[in-house]
Amino acid sequence: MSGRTVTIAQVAKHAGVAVSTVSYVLSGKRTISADTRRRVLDSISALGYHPNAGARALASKRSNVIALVLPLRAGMHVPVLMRFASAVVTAARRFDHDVLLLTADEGTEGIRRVAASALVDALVLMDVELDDRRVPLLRELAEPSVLIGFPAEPAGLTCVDLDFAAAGARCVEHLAERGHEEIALLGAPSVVYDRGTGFATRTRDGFVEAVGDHGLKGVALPCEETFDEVYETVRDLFLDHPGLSGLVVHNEAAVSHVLSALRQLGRRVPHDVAVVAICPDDVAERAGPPLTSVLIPAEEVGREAVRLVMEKLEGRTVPDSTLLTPLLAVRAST
Amino acid sequence: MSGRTVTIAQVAKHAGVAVSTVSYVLSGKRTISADTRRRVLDSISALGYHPNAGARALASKRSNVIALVLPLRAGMHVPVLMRFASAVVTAARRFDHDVLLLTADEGTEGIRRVAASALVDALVLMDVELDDRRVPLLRELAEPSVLIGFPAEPAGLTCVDLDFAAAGARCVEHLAERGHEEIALLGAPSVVYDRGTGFATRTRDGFVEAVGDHGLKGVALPCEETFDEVYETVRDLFLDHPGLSGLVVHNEAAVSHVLSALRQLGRRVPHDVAVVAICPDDVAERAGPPLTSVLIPAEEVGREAVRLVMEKLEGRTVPDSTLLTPLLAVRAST
DNA sequence: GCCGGTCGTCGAAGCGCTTCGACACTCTCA
DNA sequence: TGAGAGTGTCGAAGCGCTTCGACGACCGGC
Repeated sequence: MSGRTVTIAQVAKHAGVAVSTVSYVLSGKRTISADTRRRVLDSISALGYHPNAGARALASKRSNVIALVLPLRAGMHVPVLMRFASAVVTAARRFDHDVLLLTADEGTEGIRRVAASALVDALVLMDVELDDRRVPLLRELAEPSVLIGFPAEPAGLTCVDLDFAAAGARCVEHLAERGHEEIALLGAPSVVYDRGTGFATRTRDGFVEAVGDHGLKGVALPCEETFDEVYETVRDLFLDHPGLSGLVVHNEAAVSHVLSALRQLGRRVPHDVAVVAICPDDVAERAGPPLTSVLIPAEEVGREAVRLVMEKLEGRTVPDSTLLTPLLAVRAST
Repeated sequence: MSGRTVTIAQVAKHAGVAVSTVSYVLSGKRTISADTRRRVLDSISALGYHPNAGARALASKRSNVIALVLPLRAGMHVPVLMRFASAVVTAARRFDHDVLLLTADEGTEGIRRVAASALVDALVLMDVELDDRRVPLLRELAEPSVLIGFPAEPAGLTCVDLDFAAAGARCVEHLAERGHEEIALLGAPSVVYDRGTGFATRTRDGFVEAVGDHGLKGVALPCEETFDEVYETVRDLFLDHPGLSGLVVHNEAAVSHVLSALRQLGRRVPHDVAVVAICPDDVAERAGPPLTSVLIPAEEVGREAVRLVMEKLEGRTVPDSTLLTPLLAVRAST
């Protein structure tokens, strides 16, 4: 089709118009007659023209690329991350943007680099910690950014996340409706709480508050991720709380271990103990038995983050904080 | 530090040299006196200069970005993917390149777009299928590419992967050494075999051949990923093969279900049945009991893919096929 | 003391695109 | 009928960088 890289000049020549006319056809920034437009578009597809990204970025000061900063760190819910990433890429494409992948271990320097070099127009950061080194940098950057998750001091930033407090509360509410009076939350590994990652803490707080509101007895524990540790945690839990009949699990890696442990301890789900998970749908569905769960709406969060960052790129103001309402899907475990 | 975007001209002025001199200091393509170099570098850091990526790409015809094409499709081993992605990003940075993330569901059009627009210099594709639509496109592209995985017809392409046939064989060998005479392979869900994904098939072939070589009895089955299906598969397996004492599991999502099923069937690991997994280390370590496993060397594969693609960018020729030797780590399950 | 050969630096010509101002038309309405 | 207001298109000026050819300055060898 092409003899190595077609330029806008060749398109213009082929269509018998000026270079600028082709550019305006593509951008729609000036009115072009229907006839001219058609000729130009025909030439574009006849020649197989694709605008050179570098030239476009240089002239327009827009690269049409956004950065996605992922944690890729121990203790993370990796499959969830992947879904976020996927959602962000898909959503970005709808706004005609591509996604540059940065790992957090490049640290703030990577962010500064891609921003200062105009490689990206905007940033989306995932797995933000309560006290995140990247946050001060974002404030001083000219490029708009959106965080997935909440730092301790979110003023002046744009943050999106599942409303984890509501998710914790929703699980409690569900168990209360089912008549359970003594329940427990098995959460993230303790290192995640120590690091001050928001979502774990917020789920716990929501859980604890809802337990009070419903007049239940409840306990919240961190939960490691090896089978043996999970087994011990679950065993001890029932030793300490013999009346326990409901369990909320907010730890994707531990979910199947918890179920195995219950089986081994001779506690049937849902007959002896009801289990609600906060995890991606596919994990809940694959479990035995399939789990009632609050799904983590990765796609929705990713899409929303991109929408917000695009709004900001357009210069519009957006809400500082967007919390997505948790949805509970009832399955065989409660 | 800066009053909005520093250009090379400002650096040149600050250092009292020509623009081209600054460029040569940065690229090292011409000799520069130590003294001049120092002054230029000082000015660069004093002004906080970062070269504009678009301008650089336009002038040099190199964007210093490589595309990473991920599957993000049902039935994939997502955490493994993430490690590949992470490894690719880290390795690319060492070559001073960034990584643009493409999802396979954009299809060939996305690949064509980023290549034709010179957004990327090269491509790394993951999870290549035996009959992959993207492969013909890669052959006609001017940009170099490397595949992680093997298509049916790899001639003229550069492919990297774990040697899954050897991995399957290695597991058999290990079980044979331990004195097991009748063993089974639980593999990927049948949809993965149907799709013709190479790694599943190659593991199975390696397994089957090694079973013959060692004079064992062996059977290879696909394995779905819900607990109930896994349970049935495992139960029926032992009904059909009462003498079975060794199991190879090549399905990350099913690993913990298999162990639960064995527990429920009253078969102790490793006493009654030995289990070897082909999966990432952390999954094997977290299982109960920790599993002897052939690890999937995601980091190494990713690093190697990047190294190869950089070699090709430099115009050097590289081997068509790179197979990484599997390593078996013995843990408590055999 | 002159010639050829580095060495270190400079100026200028692009790279392919967007965008601004200009200009030739065609309408509209006083 | 002519001023004013659009329309549709063009040419040219950059955007910030790399790279090519040129050119002094300095070197050693004869």
